[in-house]
Amino acid sequence: MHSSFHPDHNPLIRKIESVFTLTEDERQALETLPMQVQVIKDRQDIVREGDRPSRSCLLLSGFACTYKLTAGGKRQIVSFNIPGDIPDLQSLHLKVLDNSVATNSSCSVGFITHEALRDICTRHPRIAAAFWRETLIDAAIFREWVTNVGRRDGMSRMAHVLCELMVRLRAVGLVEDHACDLPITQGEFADALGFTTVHVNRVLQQMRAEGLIETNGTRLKVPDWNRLKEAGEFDPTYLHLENGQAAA
Amino acid sequence: MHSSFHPDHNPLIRKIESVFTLTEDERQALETLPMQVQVIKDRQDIVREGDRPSRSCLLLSGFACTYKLTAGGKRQIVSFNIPGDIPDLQSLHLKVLDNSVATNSSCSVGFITHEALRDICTRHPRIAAAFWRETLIDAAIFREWVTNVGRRDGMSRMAHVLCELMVRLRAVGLVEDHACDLPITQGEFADALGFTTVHVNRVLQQMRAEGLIETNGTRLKVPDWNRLKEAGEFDPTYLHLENGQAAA
DNA sequence: CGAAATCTTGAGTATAATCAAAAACGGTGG
DNA sequence: CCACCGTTTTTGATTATACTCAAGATTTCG
Repeated sequence: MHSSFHPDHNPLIRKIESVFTLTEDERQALETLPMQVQVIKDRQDIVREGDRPSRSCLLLSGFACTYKLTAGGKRQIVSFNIPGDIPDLQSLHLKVLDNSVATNSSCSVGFITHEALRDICTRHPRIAAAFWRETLIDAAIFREWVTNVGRRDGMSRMAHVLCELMVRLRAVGLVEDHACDLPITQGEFADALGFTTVHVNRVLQQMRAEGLIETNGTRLKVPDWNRLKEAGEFDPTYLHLENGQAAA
Repeated sequence: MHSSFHPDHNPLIRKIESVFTLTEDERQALETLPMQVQVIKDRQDIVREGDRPSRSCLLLSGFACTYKLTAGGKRQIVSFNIPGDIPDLQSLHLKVLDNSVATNSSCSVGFITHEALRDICTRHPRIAAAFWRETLIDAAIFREWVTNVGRRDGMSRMAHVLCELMVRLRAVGLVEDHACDLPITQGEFADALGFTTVHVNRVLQQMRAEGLIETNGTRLKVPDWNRLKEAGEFDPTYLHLENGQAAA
């Protein structure tokens, strides 16, 4: 079951390399990081609020989301996770998980023990810094989401998450021709935006009518990136992408 | 201008010590951490979105808030900062600030250069971990705020932030007799909750009418903690306080 | 004491929620 | 290949929460 995911296909290594060039030692350490790979069906919890995990999960393929439940049973998705993300990396320093992570689509997930993570962090300070940085970008995304949910209306709120997803997916090579696969239901968007499913549906219809997006099943196409960006008041600075990966 | 803030009054050291016991070396390093202390008037920006700071600020006394502005000019406060917080610690690893920090009240702020922070992190891995942990708790607070703004109605949303503030203030010794000083205007609460000032005013009136809170100027008193907690669906787990500081 | 900021009140409106049901879609098995 | 089932999307009618605009009261602070 233990496997060292082929480096060229390990989206984590690619991500770190977009920030700085790894030394041979560092690369070696990352490539041999012990990882238990597992395929998880869609709509399954990977970890749950209240868990005290002893490992973190690297999303290798598929879509997942980080969410919380209110006492009243309402769900709020606080971010979408895409390949290369480690949605519960915070559990390395925070004992109890304060959120759950669930798959949207079928996912391939690599579980890495905290022991292994601590070990690589001790031996390779720059990798530790890269992990820390990843969690800081997560926080930046949460900040932007508070703003999105708190201060934007239907259309811009929806447009904004779509922009964020497009930019992040492009950075990991999952956008082609201004189009990408988004296996996210309208109900899930509703939970991410603080809306109801019905309202998401009506907003999407309006966006299609105005030519901001085109959809075909789970396929999303953006005919005019600048218009969508404007509609969502989208500025990718908060994603802290290097190498101009944020460019249209 | 350089000053090593008296350790007993340095809320950062107290905060770290609530998680683990510092060695003599570590304590020494923290106490001598070079820090430029400055008093800043109320309603002033400490740092601004777009800045590329070479230092971070430790809030020594007073209230501040982290906020973002939308393209439309609306403001969203994404968290309140209280003594012991380092609101822009993320700038240690993220070049460009994606948010601003402003004072609510007059504040005493200690500026610490990134150089000094990097140095102490290299020499004292446990302090590095403690800093990382602080930023992870910030992220947990942002997650909770997304949920609060996205999925709670007027009363519970307001009650929730008040609960959070009370618990965090109690942890740094700023709550006495179920009461504390909150130099935060209704307009600022509005920006934190995604409401208008008018609506905040009406919600607060209802909360006073129901006996959930008592206010007197900037003084907030909570007559029945359990009722407020229930009204806000408040569970302090996400604050990751140790030593039962979250207890009523 | 006076000006500015903050808080409060009222009336009318709008955005999004709720409830309910129908249509379309996706996958499964016969 | 088609019928069937569960899920997701769509539509319609009604309601509610929170916004807008505007003005008056109160507090704060110089």
